[in-house]
Amino acid sequence: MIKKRVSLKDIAQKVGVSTALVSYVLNGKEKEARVGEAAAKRIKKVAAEMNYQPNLIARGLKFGKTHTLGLIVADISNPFFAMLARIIELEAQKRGYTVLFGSSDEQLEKSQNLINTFLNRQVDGLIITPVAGSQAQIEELRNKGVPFVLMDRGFSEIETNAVVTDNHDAMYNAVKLLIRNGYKKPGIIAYDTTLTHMIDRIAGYKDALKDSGIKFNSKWLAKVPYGNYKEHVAAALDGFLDAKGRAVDSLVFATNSISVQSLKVIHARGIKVPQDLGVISFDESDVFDFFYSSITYIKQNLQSISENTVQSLMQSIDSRSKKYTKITVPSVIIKGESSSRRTTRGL
Amino acid sequence: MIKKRVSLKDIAQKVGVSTALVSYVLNGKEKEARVGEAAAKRIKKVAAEMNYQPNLIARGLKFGKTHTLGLIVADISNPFFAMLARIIELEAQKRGYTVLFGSSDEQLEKSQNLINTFLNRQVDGLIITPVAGSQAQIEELRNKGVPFVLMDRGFSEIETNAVVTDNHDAMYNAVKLLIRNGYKKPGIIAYDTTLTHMIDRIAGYKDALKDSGIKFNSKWLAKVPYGNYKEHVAAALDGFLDAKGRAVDSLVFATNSISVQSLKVIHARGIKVPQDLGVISFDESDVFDFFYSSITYIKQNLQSISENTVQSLMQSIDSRSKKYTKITVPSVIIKGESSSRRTTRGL
DNA sequence: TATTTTTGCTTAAACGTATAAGCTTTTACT
DNA sequence: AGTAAAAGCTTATACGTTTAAGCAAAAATA
Repeated sequence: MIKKRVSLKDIAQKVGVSTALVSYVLNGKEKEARVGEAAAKRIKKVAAEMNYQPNLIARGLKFGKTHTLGLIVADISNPFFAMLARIIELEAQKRGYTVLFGSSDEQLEKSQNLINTFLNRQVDGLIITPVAGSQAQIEELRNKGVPFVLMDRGFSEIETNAVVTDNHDAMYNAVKLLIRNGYKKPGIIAYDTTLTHMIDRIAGYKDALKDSGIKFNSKWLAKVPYGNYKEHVAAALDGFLDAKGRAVDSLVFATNSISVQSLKVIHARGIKVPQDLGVISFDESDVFDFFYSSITYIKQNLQSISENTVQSLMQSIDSRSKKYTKITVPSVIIKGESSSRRTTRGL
Repeated sequence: MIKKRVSLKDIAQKVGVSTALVSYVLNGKEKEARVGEAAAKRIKKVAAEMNYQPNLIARGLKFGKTHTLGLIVADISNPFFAMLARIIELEAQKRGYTVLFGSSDEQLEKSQNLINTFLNRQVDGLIITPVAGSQAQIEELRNKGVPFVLMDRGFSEIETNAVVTDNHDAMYNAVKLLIRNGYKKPGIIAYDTTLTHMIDRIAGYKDALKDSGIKFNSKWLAKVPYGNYKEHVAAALDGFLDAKGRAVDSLVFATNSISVQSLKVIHARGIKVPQDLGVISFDESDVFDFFYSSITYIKQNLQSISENTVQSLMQSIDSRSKKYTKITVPSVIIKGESSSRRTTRGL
């Protein structure tokens, strides 16, 4: 037996007034609506007794505003997105919003399905980590005037709200660090995608080489597909590190998942870090603590990314303006031993 | 400029019929409602042209059913819960449901807030990993007749729907394995909580000792608080492994987070596994691949837990019955070298 | 006392949807 | 031809909420 939730009507009947009066009182509009003191008191008392809770669905219908956000990440089981999701939920809650979520799995169709579902559920706005090739989906949102913010990655072709790490800068500094520490042939393993975060990271890598007077060698760049990336990362490493004359003397990894997988392979192959191979990772991981050499990594500011994303979305929702803002969040490099031939252990 | 979504009314006006007719047609009730062929055709055509999408909020209000679930986990940024969340979302989606989520952070107040918020948003049901001491919250749900399922943990005092791993069995087998492999003094590190999953795991541990004729020594059991557990885990390990005569010769860890943290400490302290200390973990982790000894661990069936949870909730929603079902999901032990003094490397 | 103002409430309409019930007009049957 | 049945639509109502507009009675003003 489901107990019926108490509605304004129930309270109105019990008190013997109209639902309008109850609504005025419970919304604190007693003054504007000139509600009598006695009635107001009785209504409040009865509402409390019956433990009245407003039906937000009905309110949502009335106002065309649900105070709900849709969050579409690539994969919620990826710790990076899970952390973002956690903070976003918190920030949303602070502002009276609740979060619907879904994983696109980097698949166009799933992404579109989630967008449609969320829109049909009348979310007030969307936070999206767009999948490769989803420009049309995003552009449609723009045309419809749906408030949304891209997070973690964006498209260079479309002007949108977006909050991303300063990826070029992050990678530029990482590679510069390697070079400063004496490495001559830094390589990079990245995902094979047109999404801006990858493009920017690769560009940062290349610019760091150029500014250091090192000529980029296409053999230093490995692009692996997102699907079964684990095998491809292993293969890429084998390519870099084959017996006769190593192609690279150091590596930066363009994402968290690539970092962890690469370290696994390096660990299994028994490659000496940083002597035989310098290494810099993207994002933190528990596994770093088990690597015999402390890992240098690029630390994204997840808190700032999430906060700015929610903030930007709120502005978009409130203002309904056509102005788009791109926010770039700085990252820092946490220095370990993995990026320095002259090991600083004991310093 | 937000473009107004097209409603039944818009279609009705364009076609020149009543909204009722449009509704009948678009819901495939042309036969029952005896709608003329010509009109039906025009309505469908216009609906497609205008790209009509039903407003699920309005439907929700009409039917008192939103096809939305609330998912409350302890912490979405914990990989264990993130994995569950991922599968639950998928299973929910298969059934036409969308998921609202939130992290309780093991805090009573947050848990209650999330429950309230979700109920006010008229979710059709809740999936909850209950926090310690939340019996009253859960019981209130029961009294209200809200469909819900507890996941991962439950309460022995309250009869509810619940889907949990067979925790007693899992831990029993793990400890038995240690003993079979020659360990005489198996210890355990667990969280200090009254939640059933911990109680059951500890009971499984004790029963395995008893059935093996080993007398339980209270020094073998360390209960650490959930807050700043990392320090407490380190302290517990120091207690177990102090210089003069080790208190235990092997350890089982009662959760994923305790496992990872313990392995970090063991790794940092340079303790030999499995020679000086046998080890069995709960749940998988990326970090296992970096440990010099392959880790034996209890592998919960996350897929089955999630599927059963959603399934059970659906039944609860559909039947509205007072019957509660408890589902226990078996786990398996993945054997590595960490639990065996006689290392089986090369076998 | 007659009029205006204020007070305290109710009615009605709306959001978008679904559906029972009702109302014409056409078709079928005797 | 006259009635019954079937076809094809519309109207009305509801879900729970909000809020403008309206109405009657009391209080204030002239």
